[in-house]
Amino acid sequence: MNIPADSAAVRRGNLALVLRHIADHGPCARTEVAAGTGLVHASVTALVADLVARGLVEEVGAAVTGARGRPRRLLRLVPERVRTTAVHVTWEHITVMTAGLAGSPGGARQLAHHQGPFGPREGMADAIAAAVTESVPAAPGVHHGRLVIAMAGPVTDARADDPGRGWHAPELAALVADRLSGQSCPVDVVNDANMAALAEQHALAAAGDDPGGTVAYVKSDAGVAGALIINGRIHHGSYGLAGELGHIPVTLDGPACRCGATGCLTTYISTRAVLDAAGLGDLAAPHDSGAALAELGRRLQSAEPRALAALDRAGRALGAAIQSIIGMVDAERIVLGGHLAEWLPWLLPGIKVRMDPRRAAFPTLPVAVSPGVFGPDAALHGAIAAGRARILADPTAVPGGRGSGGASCAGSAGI
Amino acid sequence: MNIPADSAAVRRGNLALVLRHIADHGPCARTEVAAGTGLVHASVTALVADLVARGLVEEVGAAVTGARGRPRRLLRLVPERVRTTAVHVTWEHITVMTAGLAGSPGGARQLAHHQGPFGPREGMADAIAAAVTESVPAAPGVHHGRLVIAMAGPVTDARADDPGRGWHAPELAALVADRLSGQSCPVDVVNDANMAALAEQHALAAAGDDPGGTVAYVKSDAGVAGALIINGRIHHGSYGLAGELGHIPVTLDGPACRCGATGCLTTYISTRAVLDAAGLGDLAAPHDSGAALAELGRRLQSAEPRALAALDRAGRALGAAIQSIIGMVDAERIVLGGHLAEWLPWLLPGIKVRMDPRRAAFPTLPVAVSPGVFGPDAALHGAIAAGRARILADPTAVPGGRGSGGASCAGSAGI
DNA sequence: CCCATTATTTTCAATGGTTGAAAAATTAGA
DNA sequence: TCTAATTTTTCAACCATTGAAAATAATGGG
Repeated sequence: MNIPADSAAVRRGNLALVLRHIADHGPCARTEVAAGTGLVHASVTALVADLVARGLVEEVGAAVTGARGRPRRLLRLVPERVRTTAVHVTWEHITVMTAGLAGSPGGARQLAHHQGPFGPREGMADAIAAAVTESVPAAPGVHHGRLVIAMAGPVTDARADDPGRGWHAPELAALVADRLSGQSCPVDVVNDANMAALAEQHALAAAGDDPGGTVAYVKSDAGVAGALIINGRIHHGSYGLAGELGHIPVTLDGPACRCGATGCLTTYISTRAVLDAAGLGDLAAPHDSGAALAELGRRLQSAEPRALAALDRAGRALGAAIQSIIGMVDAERIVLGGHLAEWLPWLLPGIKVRMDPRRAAFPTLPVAVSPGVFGPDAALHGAIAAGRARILADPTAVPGGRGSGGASCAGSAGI
Repeated sequence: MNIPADSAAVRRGNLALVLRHIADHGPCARTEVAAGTGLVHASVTALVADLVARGLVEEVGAAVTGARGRPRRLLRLVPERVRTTAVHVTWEHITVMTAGLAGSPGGARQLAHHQGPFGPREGMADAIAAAVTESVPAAPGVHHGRLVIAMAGPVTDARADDPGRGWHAPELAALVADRLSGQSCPVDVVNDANMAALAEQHALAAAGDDPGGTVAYVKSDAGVAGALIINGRIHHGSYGLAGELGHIPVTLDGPACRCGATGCLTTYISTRAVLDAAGLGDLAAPHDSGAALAELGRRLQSAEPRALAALDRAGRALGAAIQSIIGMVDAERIVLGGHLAEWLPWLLPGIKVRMDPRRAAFPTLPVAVSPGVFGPDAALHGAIAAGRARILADPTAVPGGRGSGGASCAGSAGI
């Protein structure tokens, strides 16, 4: 910590502690909150009163236990008090999704945009703001928690020496925030693969399948990307480029990559590389490989040798990359997204070629490779989860209690 | 955070804030501490009084500024109040080093031990405790801050399902703590490569060369190992094996490794692999390759082709590994330790073969590869730094103030 | 030599937070 | 109706930071 702590910080932390307990453990009484958090009954009373004043928590009625004593009054999260808006910007579409704090987002609205993949910042900000204002109506009593914008492509952080590639998060966030005059709220600009990884990690945790402290995510659809989650938080790296493992080398003398190097992972597991290896490169149009992918799926089902060989080749490269991930960051769970999730049955033999020898050396290390459960909407779900986590981590951002009432509306970038 | 915050936590955090400022910015007055930390003058007065009561800070006299006004009374860290002891356990030796808080450790005392590399825990604990009690005399008024034991080999954390390999940190820490009856203090058991990385990162920061948030360390001497430092802290991974990158694959079809896989980094950059490739494998005795290494150094100086080729081969593999590190965790600084530091001039061409194409794609990313400044004592210096950081992060562990006075003496493992 | 000025440090009441014990509330069972 | 049991609230106490005022200790000028 670099800033001094005071009683307000204590209050903030304990409010978050109580709110998270209520969110995680369903409707529960104050006593259970006290037992679960380590706080004393008196403190829980005061903290819950604060959360109720902010509209984040409400009493749902008395529990009918049949036991003696004063009945416990159950507390519940008010899901619709705070609304998180997620935006996914791909090369061709802007998709908007909103959700309350309940964790079950509604449907997504998709709009076409005509900005280039790295087009002018102002044009992109216009398009995003228009999509948001169109899709998210203002409602009374609803606090707009956060607008999380997931970009397909590198997102760099607040550095003076911009690498020139990718989106400058603070800049784009500020541009969009300016254009949301009516419903101003904090704006985050993040990478979509990071958000997809977050979604998958939350899904694993929600399913009771503890993903552990370090989770790696690899996906291949429009491009190859990945993300690293360490202790439940995304690892950004020095330039916000962590997890961009499309161009990690998996062999010393491999095919030439468009990036100039050789043997990049992209040259093995990208959609184009797999289609080419399967002899289906001709079927894929520049921006629509749907037909070719469908044909690949059919040939895999019918065990066509060339299709199988293409996925074996990809699997071996992916296995090497996974082995690097495990050795480097000691992840105990690798989640595959995009087409890799669909292809997993055919990739696994190739992956095992790499992983089994290591497993023989460290027999009891339970590293699991699993397919992601989300489809193309993974990034949206992850962005919703990120916004929700922000509110749960600092309830004082919602007005109504004694503390500060949601003032900061500037764009920020750190999730 | 999972435990509630109270006024004691506020006090702890602000004490650490003040102490760190005094430690980092040399002798300075209370006003400067207030300006640097964001605390108010009144708070600084109270906090400094607490630190003085604990013996961690003292007034060094008035500053002779010649300016008008009440003269500032300079505060200084008391270096000898807290003593950190570091132990490095290699396959053959136990080395002990102690240091105060000043940052300039004294000489190291080395003892031979006759435990196997993964010998019985009790025997190793006996040897370590004996070395410590022999090397570190008790002194009045000196608080033993922490005993940090850096083990050459994998160190696993508190998990029920022990992988069987490596040292179980809590167990060994408890065993050693039990044997230090006279001078009980908290014991940490950590991996030596992690500590070496920490030492190098501290050295870079101390030299004014900001290493950034993510630093990777790779070394090769008795074995190939590495470490990852994220935001100044060691990344352990799910099983405490992060950074063990001796067995990450750098190519799809490489030489067979003793671990059972093929193409591991070890098969390219280990001391034995380099000596073999240079045609010097016969000179190396099983446990002493000193003569062979000296001969390799001579041949490199005289540009003997086979020696140069061996290091080019190693450099290319190392470049691929570095490229993987950069792509995966986005480190902006790679530090090479062990023999790699000595060999760097001859490794660099091979490394550049891998890194330059990527640099062409991301021209302004300033990723630096640099040799470590520490020799074999790197782990000891890092362990000292880790112990020092612990005290600076929680001064209430030192008795004397109002808060708790250094009670917990059990073994722990998390650095 | 004395006094105004200036800058640092300390003191002190006020505020806000958690805590522990006691009191109040509310129901089941005798 | 009364007692026991359990949850919730109230209240005095304590501790930490804060802001303003007071104390401290030098310099520079008359």
